Amino acid sequence: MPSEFTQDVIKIIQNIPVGKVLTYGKIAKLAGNPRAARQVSWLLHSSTKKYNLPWHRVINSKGKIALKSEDGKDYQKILLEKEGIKFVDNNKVDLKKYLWDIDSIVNIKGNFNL
DNA sequence: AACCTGACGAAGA
DNA sequence: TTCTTCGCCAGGT
Repeated sequence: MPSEFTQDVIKIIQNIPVGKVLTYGKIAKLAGNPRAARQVSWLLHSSTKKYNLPWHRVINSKGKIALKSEDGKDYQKILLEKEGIKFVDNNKVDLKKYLWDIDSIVNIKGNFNL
């Protein structure tokens, strides 16, 4: 039985719009624990299939892809480009432009049953 | 209960 | 700007 925090993280990720991204830290904060970014990463790598998550829309605070292997990075980059996201210097995205500004949405928790 | 893990992140150097 | 170091968290063993 996943903790409430984990359940919220899952829901938030599932609701990231096409063409938008969120960072590990932002997700953790939205789920109620600003310092649990590492747990978000753990979840992605262990439960992506189980919860059918759009894992490619989650990147790090620098706007870069967090996967380790080069193959993985290329794959994620392709998935994001297919959604219209442009890369700067061939390895990072403009967060000002593509970060899902969930904070500006009123009553977000109600809208997504968090 | 103890210990280990990771696709993190902020702060220093 | 890149590389360390260190703190954090929930699951898994």
